Amino acid sequence: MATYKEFLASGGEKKWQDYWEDKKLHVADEDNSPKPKFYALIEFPYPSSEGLHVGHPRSNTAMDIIARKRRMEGFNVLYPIGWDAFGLPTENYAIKTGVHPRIVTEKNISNFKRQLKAIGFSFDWSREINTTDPKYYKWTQWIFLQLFKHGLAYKTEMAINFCTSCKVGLANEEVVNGKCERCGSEVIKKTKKQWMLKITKYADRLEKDLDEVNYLEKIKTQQKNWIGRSEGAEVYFKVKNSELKIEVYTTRPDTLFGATYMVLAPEHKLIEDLKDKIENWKEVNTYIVQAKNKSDMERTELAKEKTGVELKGIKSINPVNGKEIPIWISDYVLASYGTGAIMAVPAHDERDWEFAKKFGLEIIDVIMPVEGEKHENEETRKSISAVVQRKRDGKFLFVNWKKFGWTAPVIGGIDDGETPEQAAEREVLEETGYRVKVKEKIGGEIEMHFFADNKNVWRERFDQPVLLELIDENPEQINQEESDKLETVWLSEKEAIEKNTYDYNIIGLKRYLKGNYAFTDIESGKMINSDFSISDDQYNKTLGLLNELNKIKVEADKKKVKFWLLGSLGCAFYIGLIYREFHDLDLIIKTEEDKEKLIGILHLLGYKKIGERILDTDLVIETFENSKGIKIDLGINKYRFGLTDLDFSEKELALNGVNILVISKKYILNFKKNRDGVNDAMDIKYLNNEIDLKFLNGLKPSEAIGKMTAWLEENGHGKKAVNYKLRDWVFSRQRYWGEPIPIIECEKCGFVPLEEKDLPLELPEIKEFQASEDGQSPLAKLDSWVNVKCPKCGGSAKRETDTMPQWAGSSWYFLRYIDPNNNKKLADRKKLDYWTPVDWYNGGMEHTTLHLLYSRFWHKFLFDIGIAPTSEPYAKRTSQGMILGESGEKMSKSKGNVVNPDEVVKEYGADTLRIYEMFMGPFDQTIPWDTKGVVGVKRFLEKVWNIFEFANNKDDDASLIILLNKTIKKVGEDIEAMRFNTAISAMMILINKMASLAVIPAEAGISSHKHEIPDRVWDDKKKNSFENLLKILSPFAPHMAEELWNKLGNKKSIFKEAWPVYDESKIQDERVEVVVQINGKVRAKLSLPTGISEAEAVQLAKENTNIAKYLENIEIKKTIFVPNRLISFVI
RNA sequence: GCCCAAGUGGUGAAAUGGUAUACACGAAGGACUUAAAAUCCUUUGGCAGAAAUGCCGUGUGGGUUCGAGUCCCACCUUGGGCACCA
Repeated sequence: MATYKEFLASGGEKKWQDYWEDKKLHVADEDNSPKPKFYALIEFPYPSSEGLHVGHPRSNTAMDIIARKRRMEGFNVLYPIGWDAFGLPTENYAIKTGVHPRIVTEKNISNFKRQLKAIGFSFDWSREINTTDPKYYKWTQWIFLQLFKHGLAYKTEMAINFCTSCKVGLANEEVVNGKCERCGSEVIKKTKKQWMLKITKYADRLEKDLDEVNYLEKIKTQQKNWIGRSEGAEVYFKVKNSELKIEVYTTRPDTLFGATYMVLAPEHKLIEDLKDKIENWKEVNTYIVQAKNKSDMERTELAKEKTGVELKGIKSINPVNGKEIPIWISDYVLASYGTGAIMAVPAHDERDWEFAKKFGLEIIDVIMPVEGEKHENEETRKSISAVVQRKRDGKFLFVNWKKFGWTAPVIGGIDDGETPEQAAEREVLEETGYRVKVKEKIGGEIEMHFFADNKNVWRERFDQPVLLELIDENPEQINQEESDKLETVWLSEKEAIEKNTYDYNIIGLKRYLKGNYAFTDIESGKMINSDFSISDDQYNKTLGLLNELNKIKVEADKKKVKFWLLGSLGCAFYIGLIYREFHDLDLIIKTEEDKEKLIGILHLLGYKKIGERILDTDLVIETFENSKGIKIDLGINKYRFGLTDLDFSEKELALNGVNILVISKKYILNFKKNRDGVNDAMDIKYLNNEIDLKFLNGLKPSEAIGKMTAWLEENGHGKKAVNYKLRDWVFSRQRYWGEPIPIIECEKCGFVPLEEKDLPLELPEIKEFQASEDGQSPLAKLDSWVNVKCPKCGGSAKRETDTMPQWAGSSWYFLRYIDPNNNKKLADRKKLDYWTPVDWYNGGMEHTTLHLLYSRFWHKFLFDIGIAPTSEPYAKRTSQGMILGESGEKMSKSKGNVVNPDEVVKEYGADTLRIYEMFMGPFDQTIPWDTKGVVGVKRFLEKVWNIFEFANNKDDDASLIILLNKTIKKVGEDIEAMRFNTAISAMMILINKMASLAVIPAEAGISSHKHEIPDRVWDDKKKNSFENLLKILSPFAPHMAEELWNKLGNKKSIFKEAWPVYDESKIQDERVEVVVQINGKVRAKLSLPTGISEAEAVQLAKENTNIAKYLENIEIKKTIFVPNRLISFVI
C-alpha cells in the first residue's frame, strides 16, 4: 500500500522505463512481421546546448500516444528518433571557444537522450541516427551526387541572400522580412557562385500532389501559396523597327487593350541588346547600376515610391491593336519572376496605376465596374457623381434629400451635348450653390442597376465620378425649389461613409480616398474598349457584304456551283488584324461552266456587269454591281490551289490597312481547312452573324481571359502559360559544420563528382572555425584538403569548400530509420517497400515551407530514380501549436522564461507532464505554459491511483458501465482526431464518477497516511471496469497504467493488451434529459426514458406545469421532435 | 495590401443547427486540523427575485431558421503566412 507520491519518489517511472527497454517493447519488428505496419514520425530534434524545453514533448507525446495505441491495436509500429545535429549554434560555439563541434554535439545528444527517456517516450532507440555521423552523411552526399548527375544541382553565379552576421548565404525560405531567420541580422544581396538545386523543376508536382496526401488544410494552403502557381498567358510584343520581341507574362490577358506601356526589370538582358537604339543610355545605365546596389530590404522599404526610366528611342507594339507604346525600366518589376518584363495596364493594376500617375502615362479603362444586376425595363441614365472636399477641414460635400431621407453626394444627369465635367460643375452649383472647378475624373464610368423607389422604376445608370475643387467657400443662393428639397451638409470621411444611404453612390469617394482607382476584380466587372474598334457604319457594311455572300451561296448551292471567297474580306478575317474598307467581294470559280452559272446567279440577284480587267497572272476579272453599290469581282482560278498565290501575309496587309480588325473563329477554321485541303469550295454558311466584332466587350473579365488567350494562340501573339513563385534552392553554405559537397572543380574537366567509393567525404579536422571576411568557408584555408588531383584527368584541381545547408540531412532521414545500419545502400529496397510511406508525421508549422517542402522534393527525386517506392514521403501530416512562456511570449533563454521539463518531471512525474501538455488546449493551437494548471492534472492522476489503492468495493452501477463505454468510444475517436484535451476531460469525468461511487476514506487523509485503511476488495466487474480505464489511459500515462496494471496481478505489460472495444449496446443512457422549447426558448427539461416515442414525449411535455402555462388557450402551429433531445412547440 | 485561422466566464477552454459555459485552473464559503499544507463538500456568466421563475448573454451589425457559438452577408479585433509575384 503506497501513495502515488511515494511511487514517484521511489523511482517508479524509471523502473518501468528500464523494463520496457529491457523487454524491447518498443523495438519495431522486422519487415517480415505479419502485422500491418504503422510508421509514426516526429521531427528529429536539433541537440542544442540548452536541452529540451517543454515545447519539444508536445509533438513527441502526441505521436507517442498514437504509437502506443496502434501497438495495442495490433500494428507493427515504427516510432524512431535521431539527431539533426549539423547546425549554426554549435558551430558558433566552436568559433567562440575552439571546442570541436563534434564534441559539443556528443555532449548535447547525451543530455537530450536522458531527458527524452525520462518522459517515457516509446521510441525505438535501436534505430537512432545522427546526421553528423559520416556513415549517415555518406548517403546525404550520395543523394547530392545523384541530383548533380541528373542536372538538378548546378553551380552558378547569382545574387543570393547573404547574412551579414552569420556570414553565410541563405535560401529564400530562410529570409524572414528581409532578415536572417536564425539570427535576425540584416540580409544583403551578394553575387557569388553558389550551388543550387532545381526544386523549380518539381514545382508543378509539389503542388499537384498535395491533392493526394492527407495534410492539414492550412499546411497545404501554405505550401501552395509558397509554390505560388498562377495561370495566365505569355504575350509577345514586337519592338518597333527590330526583329526583337519582348515576352511578358500576365495573369490578365483580358486587359491587353489597356496595356499602355511596358516595363522591363533593370536586369533584363534585352536592355543590353537594345543599347544602340536607346537614346538616353547614360541615364538608363545609371538607373541599372543603382538598382543593382540596392539590398532587398531597401527595395521593399522604398516600395512606396516608384522609380523608373523610359528607354527613349524605342517603342513596342501592342499586338492586339498595333498601337505603339513606350518601354520603361523599373525595379518594381522583378527579374526573377515570369519573364522579367510586364505589360503595364494602369487602369487595372495598382502598381501600374501608381507608376503611370507618377510619370504621366496613358491610362485606358478596359473594365467597367458593375454594381447590381441588370433588370427588365430599366430606365437608362448617364450621370456624374461629384466629390468635393473642403480644404479647411477636409470634409466632403453631401446633400440630404429631405423628402426621401437620403444622404448622398451631388449626383446629376448629363444633358445633351454636355461633357461630364461640365455637368459636374453645373450640378454642384444648382444643388448646393457652390462654385466649383473640375480637377479630374476619378477613374472610369461605373455601371449600376438599382430600384429607384422614389420613382418606382428600375434604373440603369452609368456614372462618372468627378473630383472638383471649391472656387469659393461661400455658396451662392440656390433657387427655392431646390432648397425645399435639399439641404447641404459637410461630412468627415467617416461620417460620409456611415451616413451615405446607397453604397454605389460613393464609389467615387472611395476611389478618391484610396488614392488608386485601379479596378482589379475579375468577377463583377464588364469588359469595355476591348473590341476591334470598328464603327457602326463599317460594321453594317460588313454585315451587308456577308449577307450578299450568303445569298449567293444559297443560290450557288442550289445550282451546285462551287466558288471561293478571296481578297480583302477573306484576308481581313483570316489575319484577324487589319480591317480594310470593304467595297467588294472577290469570288473565284474553277471552271467556265461554273462561271456562267454564277453569273446567272448574280443576274438573278440584281447584279449587272460594269467592267472587266486582266491581272498579270492572266486572270480575267469581271466586275458586277448591284443597286446598293455592292461590287463583286469574279474570276476563274487557273491554279489548283489558287489561294496559295494570294498568301495574305500579315506584312502585305499591313500596307493596305489601318489598325482595325475583324475576326470570326469559325470562319478562320474553315478558311484554314480550305487552304490546306482544298478542292472544295469554302463553306460560308457560318459567316452570317458569326462575326465577333465585339470581341471582349460586354464579357466578364474572367470570361475574357480565356477568349483573349485563345486569340493570342491562334494568331501567334502568345500562349497560355503557368508561372511559379518558387525559386531554386540555394544549397551551399560557407561553413564548416555541414556535409562537404563532394565535387572537385578541375580547370579542364569542370565539375567532377566524387566516385561513390570515395564517399563519405569526411570533414577534415581544423582548429579555426571562423569563415573568412569575404565569405569563404573555413575549409578553404586548408590547402592540403583543397588541392587535389582531378579524378578524371589527373590534373590539378580544387575541392569544393562549401558545405550543405542544415536542411540536407533532414530531407531524407525518415528513409534511413528504415535501415539505419546499411553500409551498401541508402536503405534496402524491400524494407523501404514495407515501411514507406510514413503513415503519420507530426511537426511544426514553421517547417512547412522549409523542411517539409525540401524533403518532398528530395523524395520525389528519389522516387524518380527508383530509390524510393512512393512519390510522396508522408501520407499524413499534422502540426502542433507552439508552447509559449508563462508571459505569453516565445520561450527563449534571453527572456528567461524557458520551462525545463526536467523540473516538471521531478516535481510531478512524467505522466503529469505528458497529460498536462495534451490537456492545455487544442493540440494545434499556440498556448502559454501555466504551471498552476499542472496541478489539476496531478490531482486527476492521484485520484486514479487512490481509487485503485484505497477505494472499497461498491458495486458499479449500470450508469457507470454506460459511461465507461462512452468514454472508451470518445477517447479512441479523440486520439485519432488529435483532440487530446477532450479525451482527457472524458477520462476525468469517468474518474469523477468512479470516485463518487467508491468509498474513499477521505477522513483518513490519504497522503498523511495516519489512519488504518481497509484492504481493497473488488469484485470482477469492478476490476474489469478499472482495467479498461487503465488501458485507455495507458498511452497518456504509461508509467502509472503499467504500475497499476501490474499491481492488479497481471504478469504481462499492459501494452501487450488489446485496445478496448466499446459495447455498442451500452453507450446509451437509460434515461435522457429532453428539453422542451416554446418558440425556440427552453421552458422545461424532462427526464424521459431513452427512445421514447414522439406522441408519448409530447404528451408528457404538455403535462408539465410550466409548459402548460404557456400553451393555455393557444394554438400550437407546429411541433418539432428530435428523438432523445428536444420537443419544440411553435405557437 | 493579399491569403489563412480565431474571437465564448476571472483564466485554459467544451459544445453532429437542438439544454451555451463540459473538463480543469482560480476565487469564495465550509468540513477535517492546535495550525498550515493536502484532501473532501458547496457556490461560482450578468440582472431581478425568498423561491419558482423571468430577462439578458458566445467580438459588432444584419439575415436564414421553430431554434444560430455553429450557416450566410458586412464590419471590427487578434494571431499566423505572404508581400511590388504582373
